[in-house]
Formats: sequence, C-alpha cells, structure tokens
Amino acid sequence: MATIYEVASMAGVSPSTVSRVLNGQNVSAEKARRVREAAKALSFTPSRIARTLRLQTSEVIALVIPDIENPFFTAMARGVEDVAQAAGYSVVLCNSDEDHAKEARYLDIAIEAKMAGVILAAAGDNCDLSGLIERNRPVVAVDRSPHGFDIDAVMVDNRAGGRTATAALQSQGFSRIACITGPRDVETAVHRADGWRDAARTTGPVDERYLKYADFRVDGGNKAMRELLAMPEPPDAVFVANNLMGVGALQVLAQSGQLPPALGVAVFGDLPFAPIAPMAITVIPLPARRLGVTAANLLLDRINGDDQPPRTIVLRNQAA
Amino acid sequence: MATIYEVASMAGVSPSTVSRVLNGQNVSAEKARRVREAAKALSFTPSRIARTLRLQTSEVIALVIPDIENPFFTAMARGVEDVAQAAGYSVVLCNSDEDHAKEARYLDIAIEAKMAGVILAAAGDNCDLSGLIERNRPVVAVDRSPHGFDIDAVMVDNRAGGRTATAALQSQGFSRIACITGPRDVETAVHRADGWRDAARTTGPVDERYLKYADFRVDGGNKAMRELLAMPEPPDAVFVANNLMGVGALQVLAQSGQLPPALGVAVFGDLPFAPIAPMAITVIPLPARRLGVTAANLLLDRINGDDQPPRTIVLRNQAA
DNA sequence: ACCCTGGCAGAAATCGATTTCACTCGTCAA
DNA sequence: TTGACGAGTGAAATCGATTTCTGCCAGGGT
Repeated sequence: MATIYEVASMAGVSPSTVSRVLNGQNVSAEKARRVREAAKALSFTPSRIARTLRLQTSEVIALVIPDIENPFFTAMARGVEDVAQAAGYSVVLCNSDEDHAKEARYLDIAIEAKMAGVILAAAGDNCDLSGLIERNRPVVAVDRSPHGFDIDAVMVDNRAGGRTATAALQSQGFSRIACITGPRDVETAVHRADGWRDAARTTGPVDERYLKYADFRVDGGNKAMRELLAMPEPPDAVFVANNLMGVGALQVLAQSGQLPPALGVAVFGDLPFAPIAPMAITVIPLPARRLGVTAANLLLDRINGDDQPPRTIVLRNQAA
Repeated sequence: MATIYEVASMAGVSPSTVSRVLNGQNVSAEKARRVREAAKALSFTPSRIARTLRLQTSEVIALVIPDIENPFFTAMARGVEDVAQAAGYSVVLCNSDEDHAKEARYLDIAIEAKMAGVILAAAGDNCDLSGLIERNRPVVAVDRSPHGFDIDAVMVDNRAGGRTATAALQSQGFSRIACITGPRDVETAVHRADGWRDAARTTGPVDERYLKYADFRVDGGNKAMRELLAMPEPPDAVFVANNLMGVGALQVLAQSGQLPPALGVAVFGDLPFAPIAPMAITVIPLPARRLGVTAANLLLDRINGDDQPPRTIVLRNQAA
C-alpha cells in the first residue's frame, strides 16, 4: 500500500507537495505532472483513515434504520444512497433492529468514526442525540422524529393517512373498524392511530378495544389480527398501520377465509411485492424512496454548512 | 472529545500507561484505578480512527450484497450481523446494486478503511479480489463465488435445487416447462438453469427457447414471463430461478388469469412475504439466514488466524 | 537600489492511539 | 555481594495525510 511519502520520494518532491497536488492547490505544472505520474505508477490511494484522523471528519454518512427486512426502509435506503453517492459520500447502513441499545451503539460509532452526518429512523421516541449534537454533527430524522431535539426531519402526514384509510373503509360500508398500529413509543404509530380515531369518531363513539398496539412486524400483525377475530364482537374491517403488519393480518384472514372484501382492510404503506390478485385492499402509498432522497439532501446541506433553523418537511402520501 | 492524553494527565500517569490499562496489560493496581476513574470522569472513548491508523486493522467487516431490496439478501445480512455483533465486530452493509463498478468501489473502501474482512455476494463471476488477497484480508464468498480466486465460500446446491423444482413440475403433469433464470455471468443463475436442463432432459430434448435470462429482479421476471406467454407455443409451466423474478412472473400470470395451477410455477427461494392464498406453487426454500451465519463464522475464523486451505460449504436447501 | 507582494515548496507539527525502547526497582539465586 | 530477571513506567517513534510555518525567489512599484 503506497503512502504519500513513497509517492513524494519517487516524484522527487516533499509529501506536502504531493498532498497539494491531490487537493488541487497551487503547484508548478512540472511537479504536478511528476507527482501524478508517480501516484499512478504506485497506484496510490490516500489512506482515508489517516485523512480522517487529521481532518476529524470523513465522507461517510450513517443511515440507521430499525428494520432492514422491511422493504419500506430499504427503499428509503436506496434513495439516501443514490443522493449520497452522487455527492461523493458513502453510506453505511446500520440496522438497529428496533433495539434502543443497538441504536445507541451505532450512534456512538458514527460519532467516533467521525462520520459527516447521520440519517436516523429512530427505534423509539426517546433516543439520545446529545452526543451528536454536542459534537456538531448534523442529524436528520426520517419517518420518525425523536422527542426533545430540535433537528431537521422528513416525515409523512401519518395522522391524515390514518384518517384517509379509515374513511375509505367507512365509505365502503364498514362500521366496526379496528386498528392495528405499532409500538406506543413510536410517534408514527400513535399518529396513525390518532388518524383512525379521528375518522372513527365521525360516526360515533370510538371503541378503544378495537385498537391494538403491535410491533410493526409480520408476526405482530398476525397476532393482533387473531386477537381481533377472537373478540366477542369482531370488527368488520381493519386499518393496519404499516406494510409488514398488513402482511401478517392478511395471512390470518386468508387462513380464516375472510379475505377482503369479506372483511375490509386498509393498509398504511405499500404492501411489499404486492403480489397476485389486485384485491379489494385500500393502500395508502408511502413515498419511501423520496423520503430517503429528501433526507439525504437535507443532510448534505447541513454538512455543507447550511445553518438555518431546523426544518420539518412533510411529504404528501400520494406522489402528486 | 476526551483524548488519551487528557486522561493521562488527569490520572497523573503517561499515555502509555492509560493505553496499557485499557488493553489489560500489567499496571499497578493503584494507577489502574486512577486511570479508570479519570476515563469515566471524562467519559473517554478511544478514537477508533487513531487506533485503526496505528494498528492497520479495525473491528469492522464489510458485507457486500447485490440487492438490498431483496429479502433473501437482507435475511442473510441479519445472519451475518448477529454473529458478527456477538463477536464484537460491526458490520457495514454495502449495496452494490448488481453493478460491478460500485462493487469494486466498496471493495476498495474495505481495503483502505482497513476492515477486518469482507463477505461478498458478488454481482458477477468476474470480480477482482486481488487487492484484498494481496493485503491478506480474508474474504468469504456467499451465494455466488467469483472465478479465479481460491477463497472460502458458502453456497447452496443450485443445480440440485433447479432439478428438484423442475421435477416437481413434471410430476404435477406439466411437460412444456420453461425456465427464467438470472444473468449469464452469475454462477447461481447458470447452475439453476443447468438443474432445469438436467430434469428437462429426462423427458425429451430440451427446448432452449424456453430458457430466458433475466436480471434477478421483479421487472426482469415480469418481462420474461410475458415473453414466454407470447410464444407461438407457450410453456405450460415455468421454473423461476429466484424469489423476486417469481413475484414478477406471478404478477403477469395474475393479470392474464393463468395463476397456478392453470400454469405450473416453481420458484427457487422463498417468496417474500408469501402472502395470502397458499397457492399451488412449488417453492424451493433457501436458508438465507443460515448462509449469513455460516459465512460470518468462516470469516471470523480467518480473522482469528485460521489458515487451513479454503473451504466451500454447501448448505442443504431444506433445513433438514 | 530597495521594499513589498505573491507564488511555490520543504520542514515540522498535528490528529490520537499503540508499542518499542530504555530505565528503575525489587527479588531471588548463585 | 553481585548478577540476572522481571514487573512497572515514561519518552519517543509510529501509523499517513494535512496544514501551518518559513524561507526562497521573481516581478513590480517607488
């Protein structure tokens, strides 16, 4: 692995000069040529590690997501990646697995690997960003925004989405509409349920027994749906607050022969690999990729020194 | 951000001593105590960057996969992650997007970030591992093994799987069985097609027009299936060589009203979020997570100095 | 003739941890 | 009593790039 010193001695100049050539500073044409030749001959690549140690920053951004197996987040990751790569940044993907401890670990790593910034889809509302903020590392929240920190965020309008989905079921003639949402400590989950409540209230009192908190995963949706069906007076429709739980719920309904339109189903977020039969399911599409793109652009702005007050960007659910 | 020097001066010792305390070398009990107290008081974390520069290695392994949106690879990633984390390594996930140039870039990054090793699901057979090998960084191939490099690999028996899948269709009474496989330059794609050919040959000459090379993605499967249906004498069944193309093919069949069992379908790899109706689809399950676990263990062995000749581990398709 | 400015380039400091080297003390065996 | 040995410690070198600090030299203004 060639170092800058070897290049320097081969080109007959000092390491400083090599560095200057590489970073496009004033160097005489002749020496610049010699340096470039030497660098090519030795197939020299500057050590990022040394560079990072000196500069105290690196061209890497961390993307921390709670579930790498959820296509929503991977689509978002693609968006982030595309923007970041185009700007010359690498993205490292960190899967917090909805686990606060793992998440905290990754945030620590981001700090101390001197990463340029972090895009965070938090595992819960309470996560400690103080380390990053103290060290002045930009953070952009995406999809979920942690409490108590005034940072940039890119969100969708969860409450409106929940309302729309529930209203769609109502207009299909369903009246006992249940809701399966995510964990209580995840803002998006609560807001989507609020939207459900908003819509439900328009036709009468809200029966809170029809609200199930689950875990945003297939199994959680599966279990919650089974519980709902086992109620003395089961719902005649269900609003499921994310894609994976939607899959879980549909599994149960398929088993029990109550697929839509027998039992109404509305899902927040695109069903992954939406297969087969275009069924009578209401889907509130989510601009996953666009969330990632927007967050990445926001972060890059911050990295480049933009210091206006934090913004929260709310994307429309429908690509207009 | 506290440094080792600040800790040293607070504890009234030299930086060397601090380092020794942290790395568990011989230090008198009294000084060790003072160092630990100072470290805690300053909430000191050693800089990985500086450490990596000095040691020329870091506790990070790279996992390079060709498609982050394919649940097969994300499941694999989970396996890798779990093993690596347990051993104290961080995993950075790199999405090569089936693009050889991106893949090469990530391999470069792995080299020069001094990562401890690489687990690679290659974008194609021809990929250049010489950089890693020259620098003695362990590499484990998973799912696909690059040509021309004698390295550890964890594979499934693709040919046998293709054979089994096709035979299953035959035994269901189908006779004109097509095959949709992946890119020509991806070993797994070719082997799965070979398996199809093996089985097809048992009942007569193989019609190569029934073999479509696609791209291992939903759209590719979609397009290939449409082409097959448009043939003068369309097949009466199809073996699809990966999960995403399976989804694509099924989309087409659903549209044209030829879902199984009207037209036989066998898929290599679990259908993602296998939804709804347990249809008459033959699925060859793939131990995705186990591939990751096995690869990670292999890699950790190498990192820890194991230098027996490279091994190739072939996992059974069925969890026995 | 003299000073100032600005471009160019090398020496050396810097980033923060690890490790070698060298030195001091004790302890123990000869 | 002396030499050997080992544990404990600090000073300094090291990893590789960037950057400040200096100094040199040429060109232009007075």
